[in-house]
Amino acid sequence: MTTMSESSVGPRPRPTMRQVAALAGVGIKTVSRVINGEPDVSPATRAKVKQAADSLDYQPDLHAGNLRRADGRTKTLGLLVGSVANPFYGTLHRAVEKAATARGIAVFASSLDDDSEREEALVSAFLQRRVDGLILATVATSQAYLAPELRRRTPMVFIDREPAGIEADAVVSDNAAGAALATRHLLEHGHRRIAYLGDLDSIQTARERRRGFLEELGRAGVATRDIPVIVDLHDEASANRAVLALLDSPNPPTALFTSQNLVTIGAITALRARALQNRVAVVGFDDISLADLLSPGLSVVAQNPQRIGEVAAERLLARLDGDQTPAHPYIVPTELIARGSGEIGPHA
Amino acid sequence: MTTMSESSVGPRPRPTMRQVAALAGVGIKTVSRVINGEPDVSPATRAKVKQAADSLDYQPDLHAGNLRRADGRTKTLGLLVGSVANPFYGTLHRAVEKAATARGIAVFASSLDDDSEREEALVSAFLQRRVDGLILATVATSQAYLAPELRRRTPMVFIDREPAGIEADAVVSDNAAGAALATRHLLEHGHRRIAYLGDLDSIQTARERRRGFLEELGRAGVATRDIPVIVDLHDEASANRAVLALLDSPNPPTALFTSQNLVTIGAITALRARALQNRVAVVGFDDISLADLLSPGLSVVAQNPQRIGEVAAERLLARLDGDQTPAHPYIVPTELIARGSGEIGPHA
DNA sequence: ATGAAAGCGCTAACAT
DNA sequence: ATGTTAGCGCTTTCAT
Repeated sequence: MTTMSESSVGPRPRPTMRQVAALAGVGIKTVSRVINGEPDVSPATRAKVKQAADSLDYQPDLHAGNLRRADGRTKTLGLLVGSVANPFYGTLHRAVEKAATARGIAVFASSLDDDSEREEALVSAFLQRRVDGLILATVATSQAYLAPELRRRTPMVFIDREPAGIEADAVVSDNAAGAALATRHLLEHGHRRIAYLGDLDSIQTARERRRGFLEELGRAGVATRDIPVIVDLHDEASANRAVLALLDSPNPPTALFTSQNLVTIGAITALRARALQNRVAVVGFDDISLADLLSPGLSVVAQNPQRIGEVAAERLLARLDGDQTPAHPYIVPTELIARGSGEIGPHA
Repeated sequence: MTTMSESSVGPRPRPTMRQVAALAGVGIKTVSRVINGEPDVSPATRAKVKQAADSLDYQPDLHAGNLRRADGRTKTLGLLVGSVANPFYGTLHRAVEKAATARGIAVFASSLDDDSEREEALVSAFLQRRVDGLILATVATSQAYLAPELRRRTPMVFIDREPAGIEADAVVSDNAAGAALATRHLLEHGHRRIAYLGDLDSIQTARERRRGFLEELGRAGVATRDIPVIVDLHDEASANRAVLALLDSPNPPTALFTSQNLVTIGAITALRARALQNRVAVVGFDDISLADLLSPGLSVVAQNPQRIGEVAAERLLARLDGDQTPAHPYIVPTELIARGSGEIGPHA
């Protein structure tokens, strides 16, 4: 079946250390020493082995080595995020990758897409590949299923949302403080009738943001009695409808605080549909690219996904290096960026 | 050293198949059969083994199994992109991940950041982890270093840019046709003096886009003699400067074709600085989120990163399934999206 | 400075 | 239907 030309140029099987040893005329352990940069090999032998390895295009099998290696490290890390297509997580991923690559660690990334059913399956897929640690933006109501793994001292850092049913490091934005920041900003510009437009109330961070909003109003002595608080908006369309209804109501708000990107965009399109984008103030939670090119520019409370990734990676690597300090949450501050939409005064 | 409480609640080592077998009171091969869903195990034995595995929180070691497994598949794939923080690659990554996950394949993702020095190192890191295949947006001038790996029949699909010095599948946007599309659009709206603003001429796709632009002008019989063609713009600032210079020149263009996102944004800010955003037409290459919320809306030739990812994954999986057809490039079409900026007529 | 032998956790091949 | 043995590619241990 195999033609002659195929057999001569055909696929050579991947060489093993044993074959490199045979070609170099040394024992297999000597090859191992050279590949791993261990001492006690004469320069001449080292050169001979290196040349043999190169000529065979030898690539050591990291996993085979790990089977017997003392530390058992795969130099691999699992990252579980909402979606790798979401720019927030993309930036975070990049930061994690940077820290990992610097230590020769490769990163598996998987998307959860709000599907809590997939969470356990994806974690299990990582674990079967013996990742050295996990960085997780979880979505399931409880992470108790990870308790056995935690007892095995597998480092785990939760991002974006704190874990439930388990004690582990977490790196999160200060959602309540960020929402309060946005609210105070609008209050300072004279607004009293500020509408809150929030994501699904089942999401912990969404609840935190709402809490921050309401508490700040409370601190300012604003009665939250007739403040419109609308939640469970999860996409642009529903946000758009909700804002249109508000604007068309008898006593419309003079300012909006939108607690999430898609909601913010839906709100902006609604304002434009009523030609009110320069009359009603908006502050959004979470930054959006090109926000400064809009008219008016979009004021936001920006999260810092890069910093979240950096801190999460730093924590994970520290745990890998033996850090035994008690697990606790790390809070990454948010920042108000004024670009115009949040600085519009109240119009009766 | 170890206290009593530590030794009782302390970290138990990860259980092996042998320990599951011992606990279940069966041979190790029977556990292997149950874990891998092989037949010829009685329901009673199967249940016994499953319970033992569960009670120990057993996770099979995929890599240990692969060492001996016939197909040697790690169910792992390497994805090398410009940057995982770039939304274009994020979308592409998501599409690849979707196809991979459906087959139980996990995805390693790494960023190149235009650093051709890292390319070989990152590929090597993937190879040492024995990925089943590679999807690569390469940046090095030649991919000849991959020839030995190709001979080993490691499936490889190049994306975004075609490989040099090697024959392998590639999935790319039709850069020249897309640029021609943009150019024709501007011509049809009456423009003759259209400026071209391009990325680094060292980038193959940038050259392709310029070629498409010039060829379309040629087809339309427009003398390219005094058409401003500016290249080697790689960021917003340089693009901004270049466009300002054009606008301030004696005979400014009535339309701009910007060949890349950052260049497009730099051009827009330049137009706004001269209050010309409603007088000078712009078509950008590559879509930008929120482009429709700008004033005027930004017209673009959109690439289809999701489709590129889908096709690349489909090709890779087909190769893994034994597809031996000759390697060739797959072209993913671009699409013109009119949003306003590209439909502005020429103003003397 | 070098290598032989054992074994990591698993699957393949072959018993029974 | 189940178990036993060998061996995957490597590191460890221990000789030399």
